[in-house]
Amino acid sequence: MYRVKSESDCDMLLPEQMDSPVADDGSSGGGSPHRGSGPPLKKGPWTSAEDAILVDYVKKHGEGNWNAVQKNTGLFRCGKSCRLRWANHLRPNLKKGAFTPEEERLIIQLHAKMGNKWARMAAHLPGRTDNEIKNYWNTRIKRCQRAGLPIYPTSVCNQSSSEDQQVCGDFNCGENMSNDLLSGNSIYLPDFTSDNFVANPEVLSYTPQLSAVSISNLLGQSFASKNCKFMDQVDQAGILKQSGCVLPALSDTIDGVLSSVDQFSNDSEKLKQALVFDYLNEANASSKGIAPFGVALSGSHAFLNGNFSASRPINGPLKMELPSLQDTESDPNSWLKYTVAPAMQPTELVDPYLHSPVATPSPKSECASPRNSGLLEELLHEAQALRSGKNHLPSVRSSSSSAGTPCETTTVVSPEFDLCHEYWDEHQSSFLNECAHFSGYSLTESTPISGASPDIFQLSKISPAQSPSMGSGEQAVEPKQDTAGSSLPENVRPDALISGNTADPSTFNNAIAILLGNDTNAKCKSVRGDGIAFGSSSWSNMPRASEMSEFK
DNA sequence: AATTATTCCAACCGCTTCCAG
DNA sequence: ACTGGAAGCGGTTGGAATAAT
Repeated sequence: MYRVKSESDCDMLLPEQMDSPVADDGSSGGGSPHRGSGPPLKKGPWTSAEDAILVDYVKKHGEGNWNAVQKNTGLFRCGKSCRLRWANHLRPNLKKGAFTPEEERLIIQLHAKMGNKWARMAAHLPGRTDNEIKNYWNTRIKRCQRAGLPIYPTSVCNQSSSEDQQVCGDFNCGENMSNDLLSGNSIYLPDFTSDNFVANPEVLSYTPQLSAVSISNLLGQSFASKNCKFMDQVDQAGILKQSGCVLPALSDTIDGVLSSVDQFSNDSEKLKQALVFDYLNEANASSKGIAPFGVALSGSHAFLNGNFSASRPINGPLKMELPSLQDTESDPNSWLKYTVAPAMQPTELVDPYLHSPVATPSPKSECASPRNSGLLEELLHEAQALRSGKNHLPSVRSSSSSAGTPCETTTVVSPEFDLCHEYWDEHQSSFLNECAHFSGYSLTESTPISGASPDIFQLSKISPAQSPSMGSGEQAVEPKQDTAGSSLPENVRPDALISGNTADPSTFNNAIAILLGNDTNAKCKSVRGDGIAFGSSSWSNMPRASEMSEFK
């Protein structure tokens, strides 16, 4: 069951202890490795007999000097193991069972403060062990990651956000405008993973006193876990984007915009301000009313560029710099696969619904060597290859003007949209209200009205319900055609269509069709096959890119 | 009912830190 | 200042339980 290390740092049994009744219950461990002539220390699950011995010993001698336990009790356990057993299971006042909502909140808050300092966190949670907390957190991360949801609840992030804002207070921080700062002014997804989400306003009003929360710290640390490998982070980012778009959090729209916009240091400042501040203002102003849909930060930069706490080296661009255009240009093989329209205006940089700039890591990454889970990457590359080969489906290009890069396009398909759908099913009515509320936010105003530059941001507002045929974020086709091949009527803004009637699916479909320049719905359907969404269950059924009609 | 996937969590492992000599 | 042992910490593993198919 459990591994038996050949060379343990635990002490080995003393020969005279070999006959101990607790030496081996045959249930586990106790493998063959020997060091010298001594038998191996027992490993694996503790028996009640062992527990009793250990408890008895500690009662008599107190904690500490764990190596002496073995010597004095005949327990075939190394000191480490004894300490761990005592600390995690035997010591008094241990609280068993699931974490209470209060504890969960505290953990989140503490993690925001401390990162993966489990022991320190445990000190704040009486009766809880670091191991418990760690396991809980890892599970949470895993869950959130899978669902493409944020690790930190809105409230926690908002706290830090406001603090960061105080620090910078201006997006015009030039080169010093750290990702943190940007993120700090960014938006946060609500904690959809929390059972309290929506249902429990208390959670939303929960505002931990995070004195030194840096967004990058928050996200970086959380995502630095091995449970969130780098590429997973990238996926996460993309998924987050999509989720944020599909879910009421509109939010990531802005986030995606921000992260992209940030690349345009010169042209985008105004836009950023317009986008962010307007949005934030609105979000903040309405946060009470729409708290669940509060601004969201997917951690674009923070999370990509944050202070990762993981000690282990992470392959790939862990310390991802801003995916600047320069980088992209200089490296046509940039990992930047997220669709960026040609001759792009800042505002049309990215369709946060379809493409996440957030997941634009180091330019050193290579598109040609997918490091993702494989399936998605393979699909994408195949699609890219096909597309570049046929050159018919235009529009999607890397931010660099260099055509034909192998990383031109990216279709981010979330395997987690079933969850989103579920959420949507539950909350669509409220979202629709909010959608209507948001439909005219500053983006619309700041977005150039041009047939060549449709306000793709607005796409993000399209919910599955609003655009049933679109699925929820599975949209893999490029959002629009390039200028030359644009079928968009001049001065027609799909977002106008969308925002004008957020609750009308047909309107959204029309808008999407306009954006895509063709019958998206049909494509979606053909691609989708039997399902509405490319949910996790549907993902495996997805046709290969070569089988997709749009790539033929 | 069988199989597969997912989640949970106890325990291990290696590294770091602390501290006494 | 250096060294070595003990303790602590965070990351990781893998089996059991549970859920989903």
